[in-house]
Amino acid sequence: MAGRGRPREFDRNQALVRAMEIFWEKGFEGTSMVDLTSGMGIGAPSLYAAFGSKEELFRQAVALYVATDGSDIWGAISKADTAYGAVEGFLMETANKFTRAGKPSGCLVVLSALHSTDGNEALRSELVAKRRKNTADLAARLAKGIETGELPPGTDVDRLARFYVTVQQGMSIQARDGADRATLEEVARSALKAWGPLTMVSQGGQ
Amino acid sequence: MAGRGRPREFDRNQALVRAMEIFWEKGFEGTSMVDLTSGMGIGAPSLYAAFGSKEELFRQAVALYVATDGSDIWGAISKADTAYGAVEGFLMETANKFTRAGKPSGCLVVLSALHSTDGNEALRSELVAKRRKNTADLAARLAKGIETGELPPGTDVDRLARFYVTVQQGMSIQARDGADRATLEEVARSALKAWGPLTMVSQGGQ
DNA sequence: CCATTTATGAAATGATCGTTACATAAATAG
DNA sequence: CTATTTATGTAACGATCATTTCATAAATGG
Repeated sequence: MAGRGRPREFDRNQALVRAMEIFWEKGFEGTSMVDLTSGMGIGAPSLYAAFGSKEELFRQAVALYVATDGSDIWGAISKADTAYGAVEGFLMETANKFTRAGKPSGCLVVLSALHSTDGNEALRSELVAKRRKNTADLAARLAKGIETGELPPGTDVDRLARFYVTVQQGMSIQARDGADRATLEEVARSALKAWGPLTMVSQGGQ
Repeated sequence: MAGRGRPREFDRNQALVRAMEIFWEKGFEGTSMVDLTSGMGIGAPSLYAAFGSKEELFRQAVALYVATDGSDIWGAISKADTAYGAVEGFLMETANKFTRAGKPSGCLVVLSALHSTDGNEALRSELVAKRRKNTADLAARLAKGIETGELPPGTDVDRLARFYVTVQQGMSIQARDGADRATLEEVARSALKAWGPLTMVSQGGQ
């Protein structure tokens, strides 16, 4: 190892962390190359040599986000030993991660590329796929709750997962609008109050 | 009336509707002047003469949205004769308006300017204020439910309003990701299942 | 008919966009 | 040492950005 030519003068991972934070704060389209190079402390040729392009850099920033904050948030559903606990942990970790001081608020994956612009279809569909995958993973965890007897057979786990994912996506916007951790936890607890009514088979009403 | 100079050759309202749809689809920053002028069928000088600037045009587009779709959605809370019916009507109208064929999905006010970029603070804070105002209006309607005896005294109407607004904001993202009307209605009904538990004073738990 | 006012289309403005050429610097291989 | 390889900083690239200039067109007022 230890390549042949002149060694890189910056820390690649550290620069990627900075790029992630900038994209997270300003969005893909709202971030300019000047934002990136000045924020990462490197020149444009170094950025292109190390990351390929602005779009490739964004992909790697998303991958880093998914592997860190995203992993903490969505990993909570596999840590809990009940389906309810999975949703609770997922939403509570969301409230935490969406509101840390010194970090952009909300979720990079949810807030990025919500609009269809000219050359965005690729990135946009990749992010849509990630969000769908997360929903499917939650539904799969809930389905295990049927197997264990925690949830009654016939529970619509897709509906359940979609509802809680929708709440979590709304929490991204609430965080962007200034909601603090306690407020988001309150939203999470409110959503969890629907758990009982939602996990009885066809029992309706207000 | 009927001004002095050469008459305008396009319909101002009709052009504004087109501008609204373009901004709604592509966002403020994702929309270029070429997008606007070609979509509206007018030249740039005509746009500037009629609307002032891209930013001013966006403001007028938002105002139009608020006065039309926004009015249908948020007006539902004043049409219902119960607090529950207000929330129900608001969410069901949301599911309808967010998913109409031929129209951009989700909400123009919610999806626009979620990121802080260079010259966006003004627009962004205006939209944040609109979202806050909507939440406050819903809370005020819920507070009337306490007066009428529908809701127990001490009901935290701010918490209740914030929860349902969060769900509705999540529905914007779900709509952008392709959810259809029936799916969003299902999300709405799921959220409404929390109504009972949320409107009892301090009665906790799963 | 002429002066004034407003609107339009074409073209240009300077600024900024993402990206790259190029000369130079700093490392290793022989 | 020289040759090769990779990284860096400066400065440019063409494209596109929002906005404006300008000449011309189409209306009204006198």
